[in-house]
Amino acid sequence: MDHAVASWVRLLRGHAALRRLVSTQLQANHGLTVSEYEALLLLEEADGHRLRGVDLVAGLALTPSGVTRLLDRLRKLGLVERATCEGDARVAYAVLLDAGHARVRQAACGHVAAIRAVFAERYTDIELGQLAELLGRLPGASGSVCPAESTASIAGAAPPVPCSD
Amino acid sequence: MDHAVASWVRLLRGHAALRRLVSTQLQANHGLTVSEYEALLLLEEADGHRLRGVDLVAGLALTPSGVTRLLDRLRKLGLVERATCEGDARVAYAVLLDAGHARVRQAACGHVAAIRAVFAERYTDIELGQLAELLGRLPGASGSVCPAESTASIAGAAPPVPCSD
DNA sequence: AGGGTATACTTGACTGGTCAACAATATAGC
DNA sequence: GCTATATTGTTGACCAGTCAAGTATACCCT
Repeated sequence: MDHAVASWVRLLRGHAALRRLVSTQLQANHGLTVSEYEALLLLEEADGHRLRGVDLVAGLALTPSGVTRLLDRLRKLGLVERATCEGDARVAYAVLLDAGHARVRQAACGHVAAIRAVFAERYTDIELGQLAELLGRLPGASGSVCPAESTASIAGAAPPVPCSD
Repeated sequence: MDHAVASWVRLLRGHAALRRLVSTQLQANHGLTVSEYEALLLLEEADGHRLRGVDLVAGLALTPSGVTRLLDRLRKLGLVERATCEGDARVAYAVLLDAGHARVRQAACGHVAAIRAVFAERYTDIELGQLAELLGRLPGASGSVCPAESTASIAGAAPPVPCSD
């Protein structure tokens, strides 16, 4: 029995099912994708309701171009605007507008309720604590992502077997 | 702190990071996406090395059209072929070809090694058992192909090739 | 047998995201 | 100061997957 592989498979399946569920609810009720919602949430929690693109790259699990496109959409929706950083001309702040603030507040309520419902019917409080703790140890699951280190570990793991490649 | 929401967020992040790692390794070494690999694996384990599209829809976490497109790709790669079902003219079997058999055997090796590496450096065996069990309760996480215990068969599948890891 | 519904799969239009290449700015070392 | 390198972000080409709609077959009911 291989619990690592089992965990991986279930993580894949569980993620897909859960995300589809939440995504449908979020899209239907508030016209937001999961990533858009999470971006707004990060912005709301951020100091001055603004973040650099690079912070969103770390906070969401996206690539820089993904974030650029995400912000394009949010800007087109009128939920966010750009601002320059006087200290560093490279950065383009994303600033939460009032409309974005309102939208995320609306969405958060149903979103959190939906998630709680899914989890509450499957786990006890104690199990939820365990689950959160365990998932928090996954790469990138807590704090900022460190792709360099992780890829290195994978790259090192790939060829330990004479797999003809 | 809300453990349900925390779990959800970490599931999102962890899934994204992990999938990217595994996907990179699989793509670089064997030219397969995660879904393609998993489809081949399901086919290899299936009776007669063939499955209906609908079984793949259940076994992978995809929509029917996603599976159609996935099989298009695998067919173009020469790893799989179509077959009709004499009992039911609606179904289009996907049949694993020898090339597909070979490919998935090669890939399984490095794939499993990569996953074990990621998990082994973060969890004890006991924790892995817990994690697998908890994740198994997520919606769709235990979704299976024909037999009820097929997740276990994927998870516990001995690497199809003697894999020295 | 015939009509209605459910199942299995495909197709076209689209979307959210990736990657590679790039431009611009910042930082460090000589 | 001045070049080399790193950081921040954008763009074009592309890709895997979704959704809505459609085709074809199977099943059920009277």
